[in-house]
Amino acid sequence: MSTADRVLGVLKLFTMDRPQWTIDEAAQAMGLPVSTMYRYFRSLTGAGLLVNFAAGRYVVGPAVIEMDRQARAWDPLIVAGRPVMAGLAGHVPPTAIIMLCRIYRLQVMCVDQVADPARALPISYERGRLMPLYRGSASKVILAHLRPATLRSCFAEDCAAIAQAGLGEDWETFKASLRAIRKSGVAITCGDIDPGIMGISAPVISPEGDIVGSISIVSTVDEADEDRRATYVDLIRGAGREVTERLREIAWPAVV
Amino acid sequence: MSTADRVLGVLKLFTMDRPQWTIDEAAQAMGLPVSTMYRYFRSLTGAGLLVNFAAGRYVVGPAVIEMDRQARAWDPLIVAGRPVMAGLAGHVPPTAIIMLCRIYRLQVMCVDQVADPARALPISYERGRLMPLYRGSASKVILAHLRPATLRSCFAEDCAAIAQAGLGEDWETFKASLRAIRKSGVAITCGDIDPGIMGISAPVISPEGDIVGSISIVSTVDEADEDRRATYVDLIRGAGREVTERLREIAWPAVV
DNA sequence: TCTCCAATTATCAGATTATGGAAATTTTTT
DNA sequence: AAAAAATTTCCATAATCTGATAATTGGAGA
Repeated sequence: MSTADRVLGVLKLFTMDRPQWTIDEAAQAMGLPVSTMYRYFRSLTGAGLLVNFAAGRYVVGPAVIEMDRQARAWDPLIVAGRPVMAGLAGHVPPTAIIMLCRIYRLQVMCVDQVADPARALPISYERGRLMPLYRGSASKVILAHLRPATLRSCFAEDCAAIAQAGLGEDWETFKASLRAIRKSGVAITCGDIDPGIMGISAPVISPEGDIVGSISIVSTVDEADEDRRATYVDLIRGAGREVTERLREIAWPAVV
Repeated sequence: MSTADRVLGVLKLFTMDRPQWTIDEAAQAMGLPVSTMYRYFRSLTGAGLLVNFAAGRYVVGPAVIEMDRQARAWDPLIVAGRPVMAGLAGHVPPTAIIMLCRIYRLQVMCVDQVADPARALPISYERGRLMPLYRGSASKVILAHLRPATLRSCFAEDCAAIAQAGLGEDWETFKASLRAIRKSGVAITCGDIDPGIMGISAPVISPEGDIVGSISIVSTVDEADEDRRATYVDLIRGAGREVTERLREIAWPAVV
């Protein structure tokens, strides 16, 4: 592990559970002397990734917000998804939420949402939150499109979590449930993340043919009767295809 | 300049004007050999700050979105501002925007906004964008509360920009315009950033007594007649005081 | 205003490890 | 299949990172 990795590793200390650190605490947590940690913090603060907001307490800094603007403006998946999400929003009730997720280190992250802040459902799956691959429709549809080799190692690692998620007790039933998702083109879950909340998700595929993310409609179970559910399925299937198509055009722009 | 600073300096290459880089381009831009740059990119990619989205092209990565969630959830200014902004939103027309800004390296960054996405004015001052200290009411009210020593060096550096912003051709008139802002407790500008758009801003002061940011109401010039303008001024003055007060309570929480 | 205490920075010798040119390997293109 | 490009590996050298300690700074309290 290089110096650069250690410095960047300091950033990983800052989690939702523990969002602020002193230099002494960080030094202790990483098993490094405080003098070294002071140096690391000086570099990170100089880059704006951390700020000393009060009395030696540090939190993530403005550079993060600045870079996030770039992600919103230029991340290929977010850019490809934006117009599709806006289009979807016109076809669902104002309580529903349109969500765009991406795979990241065998987890799934929400990278964009479209919702009426005044009327939309309060859900816990907010932008930037990571979910396991086995929880929620946005995750499950991604899982279903992973490469077989990846799936095998996932099953070997997390068969307990997979079983608990209702994806099958053994390899064969696991494969079968994923095949069913692939075949239908969507994943549907109810209450996987928030109680009474339902998700319907379609895959987004990269130009190379790899799964990169998913697009979802989130609504209450009550609100979505048979008919409406069928409409949502059609809508989201089309949306997934459209984002996949747009991604193909965006992925290799004639930049610079 | 240390290794850590150089690695973090790579992130500064990624701007809105030039959001994607290849490793060769970055090596050339920083005057480093490609083998070194490959190492740097590996560290940054490993930390999730960059991603290789296609064919050697890198953009800012998911770790940025994850850390941004932390900023939204835990940054003291944003946390202090949130309820006040939500309260304000109920007292202004749906086209208006409530904005929270902070000072960052003698520039001003928008760190939060409350607006009805369907009806609000389209403005260019979005979250994460940096503004000069001399442009827009959010900036000017911050400028007015900087320490005298800082102001002197600002004037020495940027007297041309200051004059162009209508803040005074010489040091005395500059001081006088800032004193006027301090005295009234708000800064008001029209068309400083977007044409036909008006901003009214009040300062947010840290518990130590330093200016840390500002809170603003953004509306069209046409919409804000004399009466409404006076109402906005009162509202935003109160909001600034309230955020300042909340910041005092948040700044030293009994964490851990 | 002065003193004291904690927080932060500077120092410095030693050694880890970062560097960078080039070669080897892998991947992509023709 | 060959050629080109991209990426990784290699390795000797020297740069610079490390970490214990000392010096300094900045406040809080007397």
